[in-house]
This record gives sequence, structure tokens and C-alpha cells, in this order.
Amino acid sequence: MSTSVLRALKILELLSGSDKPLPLTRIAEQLDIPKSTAHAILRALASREFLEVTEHASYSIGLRAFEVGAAHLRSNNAVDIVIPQLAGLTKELGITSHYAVLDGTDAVYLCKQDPPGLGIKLASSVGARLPAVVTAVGKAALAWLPGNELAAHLPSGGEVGRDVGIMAELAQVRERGYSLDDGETASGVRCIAAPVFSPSGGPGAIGVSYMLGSTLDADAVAAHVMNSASRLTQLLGTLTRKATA
Amino acid sequence: MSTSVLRALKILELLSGSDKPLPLTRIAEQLDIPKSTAHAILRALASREFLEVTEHASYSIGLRAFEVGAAHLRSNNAVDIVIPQLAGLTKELGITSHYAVLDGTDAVYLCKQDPPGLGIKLASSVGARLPAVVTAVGKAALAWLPGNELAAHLPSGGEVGRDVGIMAELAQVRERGYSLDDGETASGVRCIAAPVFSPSGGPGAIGVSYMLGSTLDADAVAAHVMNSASRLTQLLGTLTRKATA
DNA sequence: CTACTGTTTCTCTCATATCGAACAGTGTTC
DNA sequence: GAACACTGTTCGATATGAGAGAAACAGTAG
Repeated sequence: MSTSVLRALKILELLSGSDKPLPLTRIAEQLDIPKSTAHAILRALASREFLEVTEHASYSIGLRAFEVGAAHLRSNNAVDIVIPQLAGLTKELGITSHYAVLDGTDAVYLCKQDPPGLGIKLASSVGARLPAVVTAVGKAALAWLPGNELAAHLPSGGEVGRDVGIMAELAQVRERGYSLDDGETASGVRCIAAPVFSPSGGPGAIGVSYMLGSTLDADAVAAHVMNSASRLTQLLGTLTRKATA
Repeated sequence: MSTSVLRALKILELLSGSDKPLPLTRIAEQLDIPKSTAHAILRALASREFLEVTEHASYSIGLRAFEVGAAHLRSNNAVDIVIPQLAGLTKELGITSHYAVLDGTDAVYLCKQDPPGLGIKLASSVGARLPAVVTAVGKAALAWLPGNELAAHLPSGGEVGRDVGIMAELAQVRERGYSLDDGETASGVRCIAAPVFSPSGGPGAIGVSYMLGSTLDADAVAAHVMNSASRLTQLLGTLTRKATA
């Protein structure tokens, strides 16, 4: 059913995961699509500017795809509330903050706020997808999930062996109120996150990142993050109460 | 050729332009697609999370579409250079700055920087598409286009009558080095923009926005913007020189 | 309860997208 | 400089997916 549409989407996903533009042949072999079929789909995608054709007939994600994707943030009414909160966190602490939601076993970063000081910004993490269990925001979102939903968001799918360590860590996160990531994702950078409960959207979390060896006190930072997260949950609650009223 | 793929893309475009989620019937009639076919395509899009299904079986842009769209910024190496420059502008002037590129007759906003002070952020303009001739960034990008390319980026497509006023304004923009928008797009807000020339990417511009009636002097602001824009052009030049070397 | 709007699922027919193979550019290698 | 390997493109025959209508189903309003 609807194979060509699914193939077009797979092409978009493949190209979004690749940091370099890919030529037709590479795309066709990666996805097991005959070259001629891939060619037709690529032409359709490029004609609508969902793909861009680079100098050497390679394809990368186009402007229209960006435009369409940006509409997701607009439709997600939560983000409008989240951004000011992140800005507040970043201003108070002087470090980068971000907001992510859970999608299957991954955490997807929706938005972030950088401190004004930094000369060179890191590669923008917005739109990044990482396994939830290796990120602070992911663990924060996982920790407060009801037990019956949790399995669906763990990579092992409920296997006992691998999950034991994770379950223990999530229990610890629940106990102290925030999650920690000491260089698991990017070595040398610590992330601290706390959960955000949105009645309408899925489970999510906000977090901050800073270099290990900074003078910042982890407990103090965590207090700020937890404070912001709980206020955010509160705001999101009133938001939906208005929408449903 | 490839109708179902094109239809899927049109559905995405339609939903990205709508601020509310749309039900199947509305989508089908808007795009002249038989309901049963639309249903199949929507299922395919939703199964890959390019669309989200809301409470009342309505569809809106999904998380995966956002993720894919964000990849466009990552592939656009210009943005990494632009963001710090915008941050500098916003810090110096204390007002919102943004970067947009020309796409056909429209200007599409790629990124922006908000000043830290503002309590409530305006609806994020990132991903917005506006007619180039009614925006400061659009006019700045248009003004320095070679004559033979300009027609393709004007809505009237080269008709003399309507273009006369625009051509005069673009000449004025070229003369003083920056473009101005006094409430044309949003009443009460002035935008000032200057062109950015990227050897690899298309024509673009950076600009700033602030409320009319502010104490800021337009000439002083324009000087900052033009300064940033020319430095940006310089940086982008060295960037591609490295890439091709 | 009934009428109505909208969604979902069938079915069947016919158009059409898919596929493999052959063609045509481009740069590389010996 | 010629043959080669690598691309992207084109072109028909076939199978697959799209089109159209009807009908079952759910929710809402009269």
C-alpha cells in the first residue's frame, strides 16, 4: 500500500540523517529502490523543493521541507510557553538550555536557548534525535512514565537483563527529582534535566548543558532546572484548561 | 508522473500553511483528491510520523517532518556562520534580528535571535514565508540581483505597470545600502535589512525589527545591520574558498 | 429517535507507477 | 588518448496502486 509515498518519506529520512548530500545511486542502493524509480521520486521531491540538488547532482533536504517542519512547532502550542522559560533558565545560569520530547525510544530536541556570551555556537542540536536512555532529557522524561507505558519507550522492549540497570537509574532520577548525564552523550559536557508534563502533548523534559570542570554547582543548577520544569508543567496545565473551556 | 508523491507533498504544504489541524474531508476537497486516496496517503504519512493525528481525527504536521526540516539548516553551512552574527547584532542593539533567503517570489525566514529582555516572545517567525516585496529582508535580497534574474523573483513576472514602483524602491535601496519596511508587514514594527551574498547559497539578507516609536535612530541601526551583513558576506566567502580548496 | 456530517472500509476497474535494461554523459585510470 | 567505471537519464511492458462509488460506522445536533 502506498509504496511510493513511503519510499519518498524514507528518502527524506535518509537524507536528514546524512550530513553530506547523497547522489541518486547511493540513495537507491541504501533503500533498495530501483534506480529509475528512485529517480522519479527524487524528481518529484525536488520539483516541490523538498529536496535541493547540489552541484554534483547530489540531493539534500530542501527549503520547503524546512518550512513544513517549522510548522510543527507552530502547531505545538507548548513551544510558545517553553521558549520564554528556557530563556529564563539560560539567563539565570548562563548556559545552554533545551526542550525535548519522547518519540518511541528516542528523545527529539525541539528548541534550545544559547547564552549570549559564547563566540562560536556548537552545531545546532535542534531537530536532533538521540536514544532517550543516553540523554538527560530522555531519562527525565522516561523516569515518570507509568509502568505499563515505559516498556514501549525502552530499546530492549521489556527484556529484563538489559533493563535492570536502566530501571535502577530511573528510580534514582525519580527520587532526587532530576536526571544527570555526565559525558555519556558528549564527553566533557554535563546535562541536567527535569520532566515536563503536558496534558496535551507527549512526555517531555527541559535540561541544561555545561562543560564539566565549570564552577557551577550541580545541586544549585538542578534546583533551577526543577523549578523551571515544575512551573512549566503548571503553565501547560492552565493552557489546556483554557483551550478546552 | 508520480502523482501520489506529489499529492503527499501537497498535503504537507497545505497542513503547514494551516494553523489548525484539518480533517480528511477538508484536505481531500481542498486538493481535489478522492477521499479514499487521500485516506491512504494520510495513513502512510501518519505511519511515519510525518503527520500527527489529533483528538478528532484531524491531521497536523508531525514530529518527523520537523526533524527532517531541521536537517536543512544543518546542511546549509551558511547558517552556522549567520547565527553568531545575528547574536552580535541583537546584543548590540537589543532588538530581534533574523536571516532570510529568497525562494521564488517569497522570502523564507531561516533563523532569528531574540533579545533576552522580552517577557513574551512573539510567534516564532522561523520557517515563515512572505512575499519578498513586502519585507525588508526580501527587498534587500532583491535589490542587488542582476537584472536578468530579477524578473523571476517578482510576482508580476516582468509586467511593466506594477513593477515600476518596485523598481524605483529597489534602486533607492541599492543607493543607500539598506532596505526599510515601516509597518508594511506588521503594522507598528519597522524592519531594516541589508543583503548577504553567499557564493554557494542563494540570495539572502539579514535584518532587524523594532517597534516604531522606539528611541532607536534608524540610521544608526542601519549602519550596524550593513556592517554585520558585509562582514557576513566576507565570512561566507572565506568559507567556500576553504571548502573548494 | 432521526437526520446529518464526517470517517473508514470495502469492492472493482483502469490507469499508472514500477521495474529492468539499454542509453548517454563525465571523470578516472592505465 | 582510449578504455573504463561511474554516474544520471530514458523507454517500453507489466503489475501494482489509484480512482470511484457505495455502504458500514461513529459522533452530533435537531
